[in-house]
Amino acid sequence: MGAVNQAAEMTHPPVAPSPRSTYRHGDLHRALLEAGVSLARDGGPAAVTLREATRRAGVVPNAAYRHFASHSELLAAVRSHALASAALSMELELEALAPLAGRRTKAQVAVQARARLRAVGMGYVRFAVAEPGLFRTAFASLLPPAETGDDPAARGRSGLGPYQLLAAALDELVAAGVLPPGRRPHAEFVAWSAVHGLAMLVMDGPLHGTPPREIESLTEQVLDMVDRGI
Amino acid sequence: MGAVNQAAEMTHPPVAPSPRSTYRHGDLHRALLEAGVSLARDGGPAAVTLREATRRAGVVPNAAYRHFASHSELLAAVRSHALASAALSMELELEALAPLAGRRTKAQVAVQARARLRAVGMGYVRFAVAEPGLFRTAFASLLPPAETGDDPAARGRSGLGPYQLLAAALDELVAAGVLPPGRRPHAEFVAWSAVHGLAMLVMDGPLHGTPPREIESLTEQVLDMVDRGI
DNA sequence: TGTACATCAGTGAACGCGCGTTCACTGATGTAC
DNA sequence: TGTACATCAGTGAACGCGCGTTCACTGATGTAC
Repeated sequence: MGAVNQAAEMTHPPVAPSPRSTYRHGDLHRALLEAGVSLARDGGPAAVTLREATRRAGVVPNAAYRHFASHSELLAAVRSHALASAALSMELELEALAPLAGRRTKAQVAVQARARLRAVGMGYVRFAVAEPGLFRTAFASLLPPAETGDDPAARGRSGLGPYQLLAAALDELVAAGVLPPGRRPHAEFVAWSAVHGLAMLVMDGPLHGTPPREIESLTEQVLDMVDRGI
Repeated sequence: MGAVNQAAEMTHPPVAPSPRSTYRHGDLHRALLEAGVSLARDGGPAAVTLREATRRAGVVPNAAYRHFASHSELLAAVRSHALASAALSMELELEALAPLAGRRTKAQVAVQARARLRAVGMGYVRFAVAEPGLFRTAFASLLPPAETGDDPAARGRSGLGPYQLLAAALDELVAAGVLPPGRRPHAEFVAWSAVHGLAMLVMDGPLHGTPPREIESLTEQVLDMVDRGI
């Protein structure tokens, strides 16, 4: 969980919103993006407004137009950041997996491939729990793979976005002989459905406010279902 | 699908939005509710505004306050209707199942119970496909079971809401000896996750615009996963 | 059976809200000579 | 090395938008006598 929070932070230190001494702001583009991310974190995509972002950056509303062509361009930039955070959360779960040392048997490879799919799903749900506002911003309108792939800012450390991480895990599952190639087509949608639905139930639904331990075990239950049923 | 569209219609014929001859409207409460449902159908919950509803009812904006205490009360009424429509869609799938005639073996009962869970899931997804706006209104903020149960207008013909229909299907699965009682707790959330996630993918996600035939088969795939994995 | 009156559904006008966006401007910065 | 000047980041004021909501009103309806 700590890892997830870390994943959601900006790479750079925040620009101070305190009164400027200089006429020029210095890095308003970044300040607006960071304000936007902060707004998204607290209130989801609807909370990301140009006026509030400029307010937080200590600047007049229309100053934003020197750096973003429109409100939706700022929102898109914030969404890319949120997608990258989601990817990072998934990558952290993958990295936490004990790597296979030396030679590995076919059975070991199969176990590892299944664990990696679980890790991807776990990273997705944990991100939703830790950062519901950013999660909603990233996935409110679930982007088609192509659009996600466009923006390099929307990817994690590995250079892959959330969708690509899932697809890669499923490919590994086929390579490891766990998932029959005939069941590979559309498998990402099947797996994605399960974890996305759970995320929604936890954020907006009857599971809202459920203690972390229970959510964790419920997530395991859902991942069991995916593991057995995909 | 035709059954689903039927399920989404109002029980009563619509009140004409044409210019009134009488001073009194006649049934403004109903007219506002129907306008609200129509708005939700086209644009989801955000499109349900008091001003537009009164506009469509051919009445001045504040006239709505004779019938609804506030905007959110109208929205709640519309949401109840949307929930009832969803329940109806699920019930229609259940009714389409061939009933077991006469004596039934244990194996037959098990098959039937599994078919009923599938029907519930299928009704849920088909409703999302046929009526995305109403689906979003019903489930945008997934209501806790207690809140759903409160309002009799939020239920289907059977007197059960969507959540209760799912719970009942799972109970039958246990009674039929298919689902071990130890796995019953939280099973509704596991199953719900899968179909809700798929619905989102279809409405807002990469599956938007996918031909109905493919969505149908993808739904079967997800229901297979639930069947095998729950 | 007719008349006086209370009820209350719908009117008309106005509020303040926060939003995105446009306009003409100003003044610090950095470059060209 | 100093000066003139172009650039362009941020200012100030204003726009129209649609929203929910409040106020004092009016006039058709239905009830009490």
